[in-house]
Amino acid sequence: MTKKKRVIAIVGPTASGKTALSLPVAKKLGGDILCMDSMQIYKYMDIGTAKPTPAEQAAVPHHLHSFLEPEETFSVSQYASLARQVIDRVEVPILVGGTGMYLQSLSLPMDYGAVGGDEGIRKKYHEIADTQGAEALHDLLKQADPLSAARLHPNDVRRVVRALEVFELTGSPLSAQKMPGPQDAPYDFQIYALSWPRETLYARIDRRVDEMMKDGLLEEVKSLRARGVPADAQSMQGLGYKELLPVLDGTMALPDAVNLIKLRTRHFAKRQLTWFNRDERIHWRTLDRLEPLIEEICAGYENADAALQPIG
RNA sequence: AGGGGAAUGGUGUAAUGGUAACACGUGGGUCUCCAAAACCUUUGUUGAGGGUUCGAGUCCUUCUUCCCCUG
Repeated sequence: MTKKKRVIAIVGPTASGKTALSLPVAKKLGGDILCMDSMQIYKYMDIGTAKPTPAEQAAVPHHLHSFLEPEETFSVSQYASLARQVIDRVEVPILVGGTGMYLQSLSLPMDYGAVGGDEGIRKKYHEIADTQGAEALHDLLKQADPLSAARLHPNDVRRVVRALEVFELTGSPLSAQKMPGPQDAPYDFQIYALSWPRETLYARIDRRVDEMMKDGLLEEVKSLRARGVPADAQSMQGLGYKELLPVLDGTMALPDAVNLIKLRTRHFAKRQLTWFNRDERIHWRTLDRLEPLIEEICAGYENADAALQPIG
């Protein structure tokens, strides 16, 4: 019986200051920072994803940033297996990012990889939805997996397709898979989220988008397109990227695109908050007093040297 | 100054004199392999006064504000 490994996670909505908090914590503990962000994993996407700067990444060991080509697709299960490898190999893992589902894939042992994806099957069902309507697709699911059908709204085509895909691939319904709880987590999680009044957060978002534009986000998007990254690539769905492509094409005015980025980023932040709000393990903190917060997060590790020794 | 036009939720629009609607936004929520994705849901409106009418966003009238044209 070995004690579960301790893992620190610093989460929160976009532009809440996760990076700024994670660096001093990692330095103090001699820890390693793991990217938990579905867009920072891509190469050449630095400005729009608000990646830690090269200097920041040099100051503390960073993992899982910028390892994917922008043309590549990626999935939650791939993330979970890569991240686990790093967590297991590193002394003090510190997960930093705002992708709630990535956190879930690590903190609940959801076996996402158990049933793989099949592009052909997905395409087939999407076509049914397109030609016969979402209701017709949902009716198919009612036959195959009534429990999942009851849980999913007919318009939620994406999840209806996945449920049908799982059924077709395995012959048993998605709803038959057992849902693990937090107690099944493979690690001992210590999760902190950064909290701001809504108005302040939105103002921070607006300011950050303006800064990204000043820092050359449009150039970044331009060079990605010049590399031949297609507009429908997963990476190009990132905020700030999909909105600027029409500007390069001349079909949208730049100020309109910038406003759209701000709007969608606010929507995104709201969804992130909904996700994290229901996770009862999370400790919500403000960034008002940075030092005490760093102390709190590091408490229990004693110091970097102690962290190198087996705990407990 | 004269002439013309327009005023409807936070914004943009709709409504043969007959229950004021739609989109976006705002707020809340969902999440079993695309998650910076996808999806669900809530909220709130006829510029002010008078008149006609069984009944007015709609017709008449006064005022206010805005836009266009002429000077």
